[in-house]
Amino acid sequence: MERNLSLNLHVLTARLDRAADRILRAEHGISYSRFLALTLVGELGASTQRTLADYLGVTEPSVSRMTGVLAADGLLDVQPDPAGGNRRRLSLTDEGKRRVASIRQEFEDRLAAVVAESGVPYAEYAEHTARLLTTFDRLEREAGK
Amino acid sequence: MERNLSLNLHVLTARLDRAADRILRAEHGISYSRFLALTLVGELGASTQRTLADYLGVTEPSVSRMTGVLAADGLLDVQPDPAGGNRRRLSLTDEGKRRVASIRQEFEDRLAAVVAESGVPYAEYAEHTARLLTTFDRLEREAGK
DNA sequence: GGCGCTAACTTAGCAAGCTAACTTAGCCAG
DNA sequence: CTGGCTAAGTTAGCTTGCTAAGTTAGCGCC
Repeated sequence: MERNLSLNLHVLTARLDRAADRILRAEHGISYSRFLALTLVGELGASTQRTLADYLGVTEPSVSRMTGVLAADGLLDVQPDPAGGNRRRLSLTDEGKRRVASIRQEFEDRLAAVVAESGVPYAEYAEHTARLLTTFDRLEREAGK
Repeated sequence: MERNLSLNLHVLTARLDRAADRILRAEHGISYSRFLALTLVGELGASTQRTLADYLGVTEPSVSRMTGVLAADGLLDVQPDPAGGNRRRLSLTDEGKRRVASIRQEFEDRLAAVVAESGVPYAEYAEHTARLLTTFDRLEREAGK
């Protein structure tokens, strides 16, 4: 097996995630996973654990544990949904908002710098990646998952 | 935050890995991680744990544990390197070879089908991904990490 | 020939993903 | 109005990443 696409994607992403995690822990005292969760709640409006799991691409138990930790750390507010159902309403605490705001732009700039350095056209690569994700989601849904 | 590149890469890869893992477990009784390790030993000639860790993009302790499990399962042969040093010589057992051979082509075909379905040009995307990986590796090495 | 150096590997413990199975809440059909 | 269904969330236990720290083997220099 030469180093094919699936392996390269796997390794590239693993390294990006690990680097992101190292930087965030060292400079901001938070893991990459938790940062992503807070960001999605704050800026994409992930308002229930189910929705957040979909946005992150992980399962409900994973989110369940993480929201517990984030709530205990005082970054996330988790409340029963007043509209009823068994849902939780997620929102950032003031401390959570402060954290996310202080990190986001600087962090994204660092990734863009790597892409620029590589000579890969950012917009095109981003669009291809987005398209693969959309297609893969659709195929999985059609397959009944 | 819109769904930017780093998040899309993270989620796309997580889903590909999970799908690969599900398929391999259900149809072949092996995890994706272990399949990758066996494949790299068998076909790229990863002959020590250090080399295998580099190919996989993970750390030595992770490989150390995995080679132990694979050896216990009778798929991998782990021996002290007769050439001396503290190295281990890795090689597939007959059972390990049989396993890898029966899986590889069918599995790669499935991924190629997803890419084709999405309309993303495979060769170009693969090349961009490879280039990003190379650049990122270089930047990390230069940074002293 | 022993001291320190480096490289490869192991051990221990933590983080965060997963699946399986369970609980809780609302909804609807008889 | 109850018994079953579905959706959301939780709990338990496994896998496989990680870092930090320790071990083992050869190598070089005095």
